[in-house]
Amino acid sequence: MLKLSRLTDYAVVALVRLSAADCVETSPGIAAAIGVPEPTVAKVLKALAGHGLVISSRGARGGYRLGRPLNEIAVSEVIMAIDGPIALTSCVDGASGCESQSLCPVAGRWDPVNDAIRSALSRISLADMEAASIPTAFRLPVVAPMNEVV
Amino acid sequence: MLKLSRLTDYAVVALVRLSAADCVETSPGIAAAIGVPEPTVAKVLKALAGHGLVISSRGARGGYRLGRPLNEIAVSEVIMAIDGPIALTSCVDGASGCESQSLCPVAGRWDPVNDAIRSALSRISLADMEAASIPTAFRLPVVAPMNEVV
DNA sequence: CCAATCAGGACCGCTTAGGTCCACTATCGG
DNA sequence: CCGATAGTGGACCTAAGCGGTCCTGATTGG
Repeated sequence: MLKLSRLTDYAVVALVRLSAADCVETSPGIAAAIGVPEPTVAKVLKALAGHGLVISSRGARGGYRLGRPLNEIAVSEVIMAIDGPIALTSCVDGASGCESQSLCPVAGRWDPVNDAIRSALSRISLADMEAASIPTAFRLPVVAPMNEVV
Repeated sequence: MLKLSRLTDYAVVALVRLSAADCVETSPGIAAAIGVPEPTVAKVLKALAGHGLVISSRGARGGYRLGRPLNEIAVSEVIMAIDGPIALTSCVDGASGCESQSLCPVAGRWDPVNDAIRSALSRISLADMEAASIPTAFRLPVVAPMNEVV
């Protein structure tokens, strides 16, 4: 249904939480704070750390802290850290895996769609999500090149 | 991974195909043309017909034809017809289903993200996808409000 | 009346995400 | 120097959703 994984949602919550308490916090601590099972949170934080979105400190008194301010973290980055690359169809990543390549008249044509989504997502930061007031400035100009639906 | 279903891909292919031969075509015919098993194509076409993207004629000599020209069909419409509403998180549709509602600092904050995606997708028509030449005009201005990644 | 064709279900197997657990390593504090 | 604490990396299992198939109507043209 074109929906992203729940893990990504957790990631956003964790990051926002980490921003609120701007100091080192342990994964059990974060888990308790956001009401998500600890092992799951740990997995999410690992992924985020791997992409530099959070900085990890090992050993006793270790934990995680934010890699950079919320307003410098794009939603797209979080999604890619957790869910992997943003590509709507398997045609894109798998490339020549599509057996009906010859018949398929739109082979590779999803690219513009992917780009549009990537672009849209990279223009929204976690700070925007935190601040309920929607970045109306970010809402696309709405040129409506066709009879808008949605 | 933020990817849409293969069925949606089939739908696009079928619609483009249906546009090429602009006359009534049967589902077995389309299936053969695009190299996809017939029952699956039938299912897709049913969904499309339900949303008015294709017009169906029953009985002998019946079949499907395009509901309106390709350039008036937004990708978002096809996705919604096949995959259901575009909502990134279950928080959005399920609404109050989120148990950690009180703890969740970003409850409902995915809305702007959803809107951005919906908007981006509704601005790309099937005609755009057909015409390989990407509607660069549609590519968002790329203002890069933050350190772009993606 | 018969054949062709869509409509709308029920059904099923497979993939994969979500979640859990374990052994390992690194660091701090005493 | 030793042990407690915390992240790292991996294997693993379960359950839900998707992709795919099939069957029984309803409808229309010849």
